[in-house]
Amino acid sequence: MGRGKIEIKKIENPTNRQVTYSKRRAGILKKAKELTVLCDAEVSLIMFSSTGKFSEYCSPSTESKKVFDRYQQVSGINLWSAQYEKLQNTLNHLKEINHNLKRELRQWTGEELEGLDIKELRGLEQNMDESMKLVRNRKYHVISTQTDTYKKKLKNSQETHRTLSHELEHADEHPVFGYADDVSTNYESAVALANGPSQLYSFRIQPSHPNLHEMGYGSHDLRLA
Amino acid sequence: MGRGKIEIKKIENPTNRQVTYSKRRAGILKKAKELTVLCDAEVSLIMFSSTGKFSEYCSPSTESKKVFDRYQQVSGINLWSAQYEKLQNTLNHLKEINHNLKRELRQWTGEELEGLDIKELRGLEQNMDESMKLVRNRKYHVISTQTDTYKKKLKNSQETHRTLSHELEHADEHPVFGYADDVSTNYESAVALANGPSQLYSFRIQPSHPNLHEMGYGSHDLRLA
DNA sequence: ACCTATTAATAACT
DNA sequence: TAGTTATTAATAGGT
Repeated sequence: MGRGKIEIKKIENPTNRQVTYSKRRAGILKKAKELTVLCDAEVSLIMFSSTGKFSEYCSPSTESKKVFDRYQQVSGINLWSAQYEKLQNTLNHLKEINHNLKRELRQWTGEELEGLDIKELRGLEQNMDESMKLVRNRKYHVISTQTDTYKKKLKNSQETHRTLSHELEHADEHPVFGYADDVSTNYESAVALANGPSQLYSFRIQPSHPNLHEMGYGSHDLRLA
Repeated sequence: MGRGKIEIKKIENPTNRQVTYSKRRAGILKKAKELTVLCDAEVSLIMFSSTGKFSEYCSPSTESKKVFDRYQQVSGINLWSAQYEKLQNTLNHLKEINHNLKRELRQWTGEELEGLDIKELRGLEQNMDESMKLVRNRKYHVISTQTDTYKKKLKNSQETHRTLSHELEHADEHPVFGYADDVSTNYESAVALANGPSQLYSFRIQPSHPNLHEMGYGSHDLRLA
């Protein structure tokens, strides 16, 4: 259908190739449109020229995506399932791990002991005992560290106080009002901190045994969806 | 291009429509092939007839999937990201939950106490104390239940024994050898079970404090990925 | 499915 | 890239 018959093989002249591509592209697009209208068909046509130029046609009232979905259904080819299934598997795996973690935690909080026999209960009890020791040790360590810190602060304050008092004795006229007062306030609070951990450490978070999802002892918020 | 010119609008006669679809489908497929060969283009053509019949053409050396991927790149339309992203989000969420659960568990097992201050440590300690009580109560409950069971078994055995002994006294000739022995064996083991929980319950699973991932107190395997 | 009159597409040229 | 036209190709309607 032209001034001469042509062989169906790659057109080597790039210019001719491009021209032919443009014309035939228009032709096939027209054909696609006609097909959808005449025959009430659903058509998706995607073309890339050898230079990478992209054209598409998609029957009205759909999108390419939907045609692809349908294509997928009919052809049985999974277009994106490779990635998708992998994710899905990972997800299920994570869910299982999660479930186990939660169950284990519930056992540690004494909420789900029904399924355990004596052997398991004894094991759990002993593990708790060991954990308790670790927690106590840690607590005492933190307390003593903090106490040391306060002692040092106290020492510093005392020294500062002494130095300042000494300076005050030898000072010229016009002492700054309130200056000594400030120092003594610091001094007192430092002493209080060093001597009185009792009220600091007597904090109790939950009146009754807390639910797993609300235990939050302190600022470590472990809210768990 | 036929015996008469036709209007481009839906062919109402279903038979005609189907015939025309077949003919034009062949035509457009041929055009698509010619385009790929002549112009070295990449083409994907998907068609569904009004009756749902599916045809496709895809340029050789590719698959529809690849064309779609390329289409996606060029058009900027994300074909499957909606689903994908949703999954990805769920996944990340689960991972976070998981991470938190693991941390919490490690705190319960005394493995990760460094980040906790005194307030939190005290809270944890008290929670552990409460859990411990729950576990102990449960343990005692299980023990007493089991003891009761053994007592009942013992009672039954005694009764059986008595009945059998009685029958034996009044029996005619030819007593069955070993019969009484069997009974006494059962009797003894029942007594042992009822009186001696000590060796039964002294089971110790791990010699030292167990790692979280290998604690497994008994058959409840909580291996965690 | 096949036939073929007729229209539509397009190759070569401008 | 766009227009022209001779020529081939596609196909509508009939068999």
